[in-house]
Parts: sequence; C-alpha cells; structure tokens
Amino acid sequence: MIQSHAMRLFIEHGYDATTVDHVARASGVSPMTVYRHFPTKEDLVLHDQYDPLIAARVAARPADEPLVRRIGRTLVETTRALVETTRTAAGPTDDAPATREPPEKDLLLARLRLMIDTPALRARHLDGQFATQKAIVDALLGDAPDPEAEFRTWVAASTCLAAMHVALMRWAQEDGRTDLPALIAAALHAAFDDDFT
Amino acid sequence: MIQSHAMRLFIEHGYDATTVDHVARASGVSPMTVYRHFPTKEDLVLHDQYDPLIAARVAARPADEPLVRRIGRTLVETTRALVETTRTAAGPTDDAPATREPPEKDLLLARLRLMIDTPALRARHLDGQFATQKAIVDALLGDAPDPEAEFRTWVAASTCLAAMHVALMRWAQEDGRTDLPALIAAALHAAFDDDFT
DNA sequence: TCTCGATCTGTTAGTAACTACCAGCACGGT
DNA sequence: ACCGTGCTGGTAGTTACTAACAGATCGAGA
Repeated sequence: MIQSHAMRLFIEHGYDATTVDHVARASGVSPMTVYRHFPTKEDLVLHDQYDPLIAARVAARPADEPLVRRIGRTLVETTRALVETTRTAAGPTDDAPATREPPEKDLLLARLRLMIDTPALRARHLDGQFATQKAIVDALLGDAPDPEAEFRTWVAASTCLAAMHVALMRWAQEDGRTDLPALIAAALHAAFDDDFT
Repeated sequence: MIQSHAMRLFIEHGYDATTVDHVARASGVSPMTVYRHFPTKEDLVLHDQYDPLIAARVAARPADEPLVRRIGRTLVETTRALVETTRTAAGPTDDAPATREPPEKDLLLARLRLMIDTPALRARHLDGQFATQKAIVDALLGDAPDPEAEFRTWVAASTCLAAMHVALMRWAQEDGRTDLPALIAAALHAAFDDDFT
C-alpha cells in the first residue's frame, strides 16, 4: 500500500520532488513506518520479487544446455510470463472484475521511466541486478564450489542481464509499444548469436 | 590532492566512517571546495579518466572486426596498459626518483576493495559503467543514426563491460595477485567463446 | 602601477535522507 | 487476566548536499 502510494506520487511530481514525508502522509503512516518497510527511498521504487521467480525457472531448465542459453531463455520466458499478467485479466471482452492495481507491464514501464531520468535510481537498480546475478548463480551452482565453474556462471549471468538491461532501456524509450520478450531475445541474439526464443 | 587525501582516509577508517568534513580538513580546504570539485562523496573514489582512453582505443581498432571482439580486445589492451603503468616506474633497480603517488594498479585495487564492501559505491560504479558504455558507443557509431546498429553496439558494449566487471571483482578477491588483463580475457572468452588476447 | 574581470574559495543557512533510542499499543497464546 | 512479541510513533541527532552571497587571488591590459 505504501509502495503504490509512493509510485503514484513519484509519477505525478517526480522522484526527487517527492519526499519520504509526503509518501508517509499520503499513506496515512509516520515516516518511521515507511523507513521500517523500505530501508531506503529507492526501495520504494525498486523493491520487487522477480529474483526468486527467475532463480526457480533457471534451475528448472535442462542442465545440458549451454550456460548462456539456459540463462537467456529463462529471462525471455520469465519476462513473457510477467508482461502477460496483463492480458489474462483483459480479454477481448473486458468485463473482468477489474482489480485496481495496474498491470505488471505498466508498473514495469513506470519504474523504468523513473530510473531513466533519476541517476540515483539507475545506479541502485544496477546494484539490484547484482542480487539477481547472485540468485541465478546460486540456483545453478547448488553447492559445487568449483571456482572455475563459478566464474563462468557469474560471467554468463552478468552478460545476459546486461543484454536484457539494454533491451529494457530500449523498450522504455519506445514507451512499451514493442514486444518486450522479443526485444530481449534480440539483444541476446546480438550478443551471443544464438536463438533465445 | 583532495582525492588522494580522501582515498587515504577511506582506506584507513572506512568509507562510511569518513565524512566529507574530515576530507576537507585533511586537505586543508573548506567542505564547499570539496563539493565544488567532487559533486558527490562517491566521486572522491570513482572519478577517473579511463573513458576517453577506452574510447580512443576502440575507435583505433580495425573496423572489420566483429563488434564484441573489437570492444573486448580494447578492454584487455587498455587494462594492460594501465596496470603496467606500475612497472615502468619501478625497474629491477628501484632508484627511480619515486613519485609519491601509488602505482595505478594499487589505486585500482584499493578502489575495488572500497566498492565491494560499500553498497553505495558499488551502485555508483555500475552507473559509471553506463557512461563508459556511452563513450564506447559514441566512439564506434560516429554519426550514423541507424537504430538497429546502435542497438547492437549498445548490447556489445554492455555485455563486454559486464564480463570485465566480473573479472575485476574476481581480481580484487584475489588481492590482485593474478594477471588482470588475462583474467578479463578469460571472462570474455567464457562469455563469447572467442579469443581476446 | 592600477584596475578589471574571472576563477577559486569560504561562510552561512537550510533541506532531506537516514539512524538510534525509547515508549506506547494491539494481539495471540497460556 | 497476564505477558511477551511485533508493529507503530515521537524526538533528537548526524550527514550529504544546495543556494546565495562575499571575499581572495591573480593574470591581462590600459
């Protein structure tokens, strides 16, 4: 609840112009409570649950795939599942009971837009990718502490996420008009010359 | 001068425990002057001149190379030139007039160490990589605004830098004992299965 | 030599993110 | 009825960073 109030204010008035006090007041709680749930202001925008999703999916893929393909296809699939969270609610006849929360796709787009023109958010998000990398590496490595394999896994995760990040930026620039999973697959293809659909 | 005082204090007492006032006092200037030259505290650690170096070198490489190879080899070469800045000053007989500045390699290592255990620095550094990416893309693209080529160039730059980042982290973990250019080349090889030496 | 202008520097006062510490308050189980 | 436990709120402080203004330094030109 606090987070959705925060996002609304950030979108309306900009990230820097919105203070944590504003968010607290709009949410009907004290500033302390905001800090309790979101240790930093940036977390109000960037906090999400994608990492476990990705980790579960990458572990589920066949283990004989090359590392980069395994991770890359996981990213494309997970993203497709996420953005399609929209469509399941709104069919050709949109008489669905209309949950008030915006669809995942719009939320993602809003967050990307905030990130693009707020340096602090951009930086923090990239650091969040570090956590995603760690989740992927942990999911793939189990507990086989071969340092050589660990190194290769980190490289694969890091480069795949970097490619995805470029796709995300491009997608946000185009206001989310293109198909995001296809764009990510295209970025991965450009980097690794493999098929990620 | 301010920056070297800052690095010394950061290394001695830690980044968070050192205030900008401390840095100012140690440098014999007012806090305002510090802010004038380094807009944020993080810049005291992260400010460097590597981007133009990399941009110049990547533009100088043969244009018929594949993008990833062209960028990757540039990174390996530039890094080699940087870390070898050390050795030229200290030959087998070290009776050189001994500039007081630590060699580039030690400086790099110190910065990486600070980055690793200071989240804010880690995040800011990754955002700095964004600037490096832009420098590389600009150097390679000239002014041919083909959006498709631009996309591929961004992907190549982004993934190469991601691989290098993994190598840098590994190198810092090993206290700089291994050969950094070789480690970067190994990371790039793990990602793209090409030869980057 | 004097003056002008520009750049660098310092002071003051303020904002906003974040922390430490303490105190109340609701709630569920024994 | 009682007692811990976890959520919440208030207070006071630290610190990064900004805005607006004033003085210092110093080279160029009359």
